[in-house]
Parts: sequence; C-alpha cells; structure tokens
Amino acid sequence: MVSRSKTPPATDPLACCSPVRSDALDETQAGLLARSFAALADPIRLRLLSFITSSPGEVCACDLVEPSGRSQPTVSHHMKILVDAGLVTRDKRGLWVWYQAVPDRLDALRAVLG
Amino acid sequence: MVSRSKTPPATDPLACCSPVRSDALDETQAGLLARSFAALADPIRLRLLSFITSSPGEVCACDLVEPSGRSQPTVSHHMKILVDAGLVTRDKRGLWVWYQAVPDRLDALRAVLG
DNA sequence: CGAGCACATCGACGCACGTCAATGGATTTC
DNA sequence: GAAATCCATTGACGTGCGTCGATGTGCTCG
Repeated sequence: MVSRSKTPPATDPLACCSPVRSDALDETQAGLLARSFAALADPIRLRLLSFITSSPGEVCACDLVEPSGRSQPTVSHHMKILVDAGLVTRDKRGLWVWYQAVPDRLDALRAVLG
Repeated sequence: MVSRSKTPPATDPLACCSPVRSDALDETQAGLLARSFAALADPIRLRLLSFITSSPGEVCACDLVEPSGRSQPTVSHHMKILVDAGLVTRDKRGLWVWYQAVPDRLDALRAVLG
C-alpha cells in the first residue's frame, strides 16, 4: 500500500488542482468508442473507407482490391472489421458486394473529438 | 498474374462502375492518420484524453492514475502514446507533469471523418 | 448439372500491443 | 547530503493484429 498524497500542499500555487472532471467518458462508452477507433487505426482500412466516402454512392468490393495493393482475402478481412464497427454497410447483390458509408457512425466519432 | 476482369459487363445495370475516386487518401497520409487513430483505439487512452479535454486548463498526471484504474507505469505508458501522437502536450514543472490537449490535432482527425 | 466467378473463411506465421512489478532519474525538502 | 516524491523506463508475459496461400460458399450462366 502507498496511501497516495493527492493534490500536493495547497500552499504551493503550482500544486495539483482539479481532482478530476465529472463529464468524462464512462468505461463502457470508452470501450465501444475504442473499438470503432480501432477500426480506423490501420492505413489500409483508412484508405478503404476513404475510397467509399469519396464516392457519391456505393462502391463494389471488386474495385477495392487493386487500389489498396493488398490481396483479396486481406481486403475482405479489413472490410469485415469496418462493417462490424458499424462504419460501413455491406449489401450483396448477385455476385458482387456493395459497400456504403454510415454517416451517423462517423458523426458519433467526430463528436468525441470535439 | 491473374488479369482481373474489372468492371463487369456494362450491359448489366447493376455491374461494377466507378473504378476508384481520385480524392482518396494517400498512402503516407493514411499511415500518419492511422497512427493518430491508433492512439484512440484503447479505452484507457480515450478516458485519459477525456479527462484532459473536459478540463478547462491543464491536468496533472497525479490526477490521472486513480480514476483510470491502472497502475502508474501503465498510465505513463499510455500518456506517452498520446503525446507521441501529438494529441496531448507534456510539460514538466517541478515534480509534477502537466498535460494539455492539442485542439488542432483533434480537428485534423475530425476532418477525416467528414 | 457443371463450369466459372466474386467473395468469405481457415490456418499459420511474425510482430506489436496492454499490463504490471521492479528499478531508475529528476526534483524538492529537510 | 539524505530522504522522499513524482514520473519514466525496463523486462517479461499473454494476447491480439495484419498478412497471405489455400480452401470453402454462394451465385450466374451455358
């Protein structure tokens, strides 16, 4: 045990002050948000998301493999992470899979940074 | 080699279309941004940053250990990651270390999401 | 039905991350 | 100078991630 001192002698004008703020993130909130940010913590996934958000409508998976410079299984793996994070929707029509961004989720993440 | 087909038969109205957008993220840009997002991809770091951003001024490191629920070395480790990512500044005055958020870096990350 | 295509899943491999106890460095106070 | 305090660094451990080749699944067309 150590019996912390916390907030040093108040006589010192440079002493520690605010014990902690009240409107901070909850543990569960932080866990969910961290999982979403983790989906953005990879260059390939950032580029994949960029390809999708910079397109007006949907984007076909077949158009993501070549510009990303990764193998098809790797791209599929990363797209699954983006979909599981709720940042992108997946819609299979016929042989092809179409991806679309989810603006609400992106707004939620933006809100945490501001 | 595989000689992909790319953009399937144009006769099909549901066929693949946009090959790729032009204003997408560069590889180097994506790498730098991913490192910043990786700093937010951990619940403890999100809470630490939340403690700082929700405070009006600076926050003493001694006031971060207890509410985070982690050991002192672990908190120091995570704060170093936040500082290296440029999201927080570190200023040692006397025995104590004071942290402060960097709004410009947070704005830059917000810009990528919108 | 059978062949061909688009995409997902599996298995395996390195490598990086989160965590803590123990230790070290720097600074103030006596 | 010695003791005490705050914080950073080290070393070690388990776990998860990124990557690819190989294989599986579902769909379309002849």
